Amino acid sequence: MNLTPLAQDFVLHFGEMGSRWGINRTVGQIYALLFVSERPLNADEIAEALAFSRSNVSMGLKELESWRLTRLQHLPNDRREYFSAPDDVWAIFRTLAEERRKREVDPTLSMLRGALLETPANAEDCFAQRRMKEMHDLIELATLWFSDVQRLEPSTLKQLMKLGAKVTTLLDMKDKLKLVAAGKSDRKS
Amino acid sequence: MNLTPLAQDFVLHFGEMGSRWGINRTVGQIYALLFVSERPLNADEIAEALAFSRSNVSMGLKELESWRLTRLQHLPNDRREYFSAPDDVWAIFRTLAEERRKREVDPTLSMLRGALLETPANAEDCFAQRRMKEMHDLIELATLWFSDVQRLEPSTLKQLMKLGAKVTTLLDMKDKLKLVAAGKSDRKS
DNA sequence: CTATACTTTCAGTAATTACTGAAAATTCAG
DNA sequence: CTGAATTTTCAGTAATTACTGAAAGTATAG
Repeated sequence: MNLTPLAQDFVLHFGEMGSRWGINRTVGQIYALLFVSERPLNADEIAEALAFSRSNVSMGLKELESWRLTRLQHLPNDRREYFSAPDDVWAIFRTLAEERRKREVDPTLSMLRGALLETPANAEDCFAQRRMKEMHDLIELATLWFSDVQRLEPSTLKQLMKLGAKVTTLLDMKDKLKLVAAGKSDRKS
Repeated sequence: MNLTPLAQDFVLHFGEMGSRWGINRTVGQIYALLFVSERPLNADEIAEALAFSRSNVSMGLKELESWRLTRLQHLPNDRREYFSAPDDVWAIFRTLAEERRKREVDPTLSMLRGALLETPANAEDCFAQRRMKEMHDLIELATLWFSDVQRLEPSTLKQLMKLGAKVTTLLDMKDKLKLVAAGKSDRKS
């Protein structure tokens, strides 16, 4: 298989981006290729398209599998394994975020919690713990929010995001309604 | 300076995390140290605490400066430069996100836009462009949303995040109000 | 079974990235 | 200016990570 310049650019760019995000270049390129490819590809096709060794592709695919970012399927009368990226970009994004949480955020939170339980040895530790608490609370809030929000339908989510900062007007509205309700019950009592 | 076990753990952990996010271990450790340190530190103190060479610390600090993550100050009667991490964890997070956008997201968006303007060479390209469009739209929406939301007061933001998926009830409320309003104008016309 | 098609593993090597010490550059007090 | 204090640069080296080819492993058609 020969990549068109269009696909070439895309694949190379994601190789670069991958390495900036702690994902190796090869893995980034393989995923980019699967992403823009209409039909599933087997390992040999990937190796040829990207000019990697077969074994490198094998390792890359294993890595992608561990991130739950690929689908594996078989074609009739073909013993080779075929790989593809999920269709839904939102789902891809969600999976990526979930995996990163599991691998990086959760361990960080538990490290922080451990540190906060320690008895501070001196004034410096005391300050350090205060800082760690701030970080812990921020990460925890963000994580809870994310796990909450990612359960929404993509369509609802899109709607919300398009709203952007205007959500605050909704918040204000809520507060006003509450006031009105409070006013009513005031009059009642 | 000698790190307490508490600070030690924190610093080492963030060194590790840094390298998983494409930030080098040294830089991660330096920032972690600044983050939990009550007073600003000079480069020699950092080098001693982390057992790095002075030049390594210099490079690390330069890197952090390029991310706009440090504050630089001078103490009276001391020619050395003292570094610290900003107090507000929300601000730190925001700066990090902004820088990453500038460095990685914006270039990706412009690559995608370029690719979408190309005339597809064949059916494969045509499909690839459709996929790129999906990715482009997702990234663009997320970026716009983020730049919109990050301008909110941290307190408002916190309030919103605590709401989590319950924002949808607000959305529903909005829709109902709209319906009522529509009903009213119906009656008018 | 056995032969073949295919995949994975892994030790060795290549490429990249991180780190250091020495030297150059900068800054500033006197 | 001068020289001491401090920071930066950079060529060389160390450490890490990526990649390969050969060999071993696995699955299946016949």
